[in-house]
Amino acid sequence: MKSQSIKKCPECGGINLFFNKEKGEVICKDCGLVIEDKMIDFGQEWREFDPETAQKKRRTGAPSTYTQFDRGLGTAVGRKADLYRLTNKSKNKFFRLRKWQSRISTAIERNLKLALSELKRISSFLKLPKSVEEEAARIYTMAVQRGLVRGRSMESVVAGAMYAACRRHEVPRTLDEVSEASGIEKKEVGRTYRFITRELNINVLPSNPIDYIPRFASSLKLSPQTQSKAIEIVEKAQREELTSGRGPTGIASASLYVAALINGEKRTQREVAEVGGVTEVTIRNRYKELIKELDLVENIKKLRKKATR
DNA sequence: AAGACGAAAGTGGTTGA
DNA sequence: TCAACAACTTTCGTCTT
Repeated sequence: MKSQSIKKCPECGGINLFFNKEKGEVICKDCGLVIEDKMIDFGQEWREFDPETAQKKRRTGAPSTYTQFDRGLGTAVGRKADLYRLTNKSKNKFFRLRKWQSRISTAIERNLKLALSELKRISSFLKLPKSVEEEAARIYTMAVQRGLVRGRSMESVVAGAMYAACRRHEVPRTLDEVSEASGIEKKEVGRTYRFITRELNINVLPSNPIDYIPRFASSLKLSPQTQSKAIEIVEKAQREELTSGRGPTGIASASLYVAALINGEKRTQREVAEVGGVTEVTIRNRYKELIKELDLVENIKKLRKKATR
């Protein structure tokens, strides 16, 4: 379960901070800013209470990470300087090992290096937290090991992994956004995403409209009150089973539209549709269902009249 | 003039035979 | 593998503010 602190995001003033204990990050769900990302890099990963545990836990080196192609734990078969101690037999063995090492390197590792730099580019373009980037790297590495890249471009698999990682970490970016960041067509991203999640048996929860709300709300410059109103509406809609089978972005957008209306912070359907990555028509359809089922009709009408006066 | 609304036809993906 | 289907989009005309 996520725990939220009382602090505000220095970048956008958003209140939706997400604290990831494992990675020691504080992420703003509104703008994606990673506020405290350095805890691992500069600090220890453990706490020392007494000299005994300190002895056990202390080690050297950077934390193991998937965003380095070899998880930051690379080995290389030794250099020639060591050779003079070896017999002829072991010399042969040594050379064989060297040969294989370099073959493996060129095939898989070079690909990984390339892919990971691409992944980093996309991740920073989308302002994603480090933990999501790591996840994407992990997924991509698995995909490579299973030979799932064959017949697909490396870039599209990276994009698919990225999208999957976002979903799993509940910091969803839409297919459109991933598509824009990666330069891969939306269809293609979706296709590889489905493919790799199926092949790797990655269970991805159906994305929750609520996860989109803070981000949409902040790009529409809506107040926190409106934001929580929108969340309230989504929850209500979910209870009425209005949400199943519908695109989560449509629901999120429509709820925001209604919430903004109620709180007198009206945005046009156009604007909301824009940030939600859906069309006005979809907003209208969802919006119609929402006010019908959630007996908000009266409220809305009253508010309309008030607003015009 | 811009926004809201709704009808109709088209698109891409899922499902079930 | 194909057809039916639901959700969503595009486009366009009409009404409202």
